[in-house]
Amino acid sequence: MVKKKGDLDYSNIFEAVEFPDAYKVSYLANAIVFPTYEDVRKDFGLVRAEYHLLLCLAHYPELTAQEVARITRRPRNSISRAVHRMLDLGFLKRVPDPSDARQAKLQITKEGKIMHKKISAYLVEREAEIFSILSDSERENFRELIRKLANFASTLKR
Amino acid sequence: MVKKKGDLDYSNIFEAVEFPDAYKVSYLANAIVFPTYEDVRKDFGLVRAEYHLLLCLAHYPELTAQEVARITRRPRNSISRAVHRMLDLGFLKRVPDPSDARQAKLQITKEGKIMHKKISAYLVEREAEIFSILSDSERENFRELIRKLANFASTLKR
DNA sequence: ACAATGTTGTTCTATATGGAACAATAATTA
DNA sequence: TAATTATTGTTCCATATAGAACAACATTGT
Repeated sequence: MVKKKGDLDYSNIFEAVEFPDAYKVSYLANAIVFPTYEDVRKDFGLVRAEYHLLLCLAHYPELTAQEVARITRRPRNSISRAVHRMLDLGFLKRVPDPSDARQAKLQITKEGKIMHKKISAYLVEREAEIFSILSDSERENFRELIRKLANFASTLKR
Repeated sequence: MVKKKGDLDYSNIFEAVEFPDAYKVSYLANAIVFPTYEDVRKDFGLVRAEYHLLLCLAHYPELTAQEVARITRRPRNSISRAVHRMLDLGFLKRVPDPSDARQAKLQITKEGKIMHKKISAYLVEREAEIFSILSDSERENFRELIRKLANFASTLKR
């Protein structure tokens, strides 16, 4: 039996690696989340930080740039750049904070909401595709576990 | 009761977002995996693709650059760059494939193995820290579910 | 009140990264 | 065999990204 190309089982490493769970979380993110950012960039013209702004401000009535940075764990300067672009694009508006002249409150505009809806629909579909291999009970199970992990991760220092 | 800074519950978005499971996988990866790449870069001087080469070749006796690209889902050119650096650093060796002059088989060196051990130990510790919030049975549970998801993801076209 | 320290948002700069095009080789098809 | 197509590894180039330093303002402590 001759070894042909393609015979290599690329998923062997999933079990061989020294930190199999963390590796698979990483792999899943690399396989799914990152390409999604790419798609959002190609299809909607928004880079990661820009999309993150949209996402955050679609769910909070107003946030400072700093708060968005904390929520998404992106560096402040990435968010700062993204804010300017989103203002130019008309997806966000910014109002100075009278109680603190350093910061400004950001809000999503109507156009921003429309864009957010479009991107969300796309990502909801993507999510459904990914989790389609799990049964309903497995999915419920996974939901609970990933919730615990994400909540724990959110408490870790940055 | 006055609203103070820090009152904002940043984890609200975990449930508010339209694709809560995918978002949390993404968040977990951003909170844990990405900083890990950063640490590996700072502490060991290897960028992501370089570390991925080490990881793959610590678990397969020999691989082509293309195979590493497929296993890790990184672009070929990133791997190509990384290969040269790893050869220079003495962590890899490369032998031409007599049966196909286009490609070359990569192998890890003794020095590479030592470096891999150091990085692995670090990541094993990191993994333990992250998953410490789960009970043994929860962890076993999660392991099974993430395995299914990762295996499924590995079958998706790139 | 004043100094020291912290915070916010910004610009500058360096670098990691991915897409596209390319040459060399292999595989496939006529 | 000849011609077309695919694959591998590479270089070039454009861009996303993060760190560092900075100015403006706020907070804290003496």
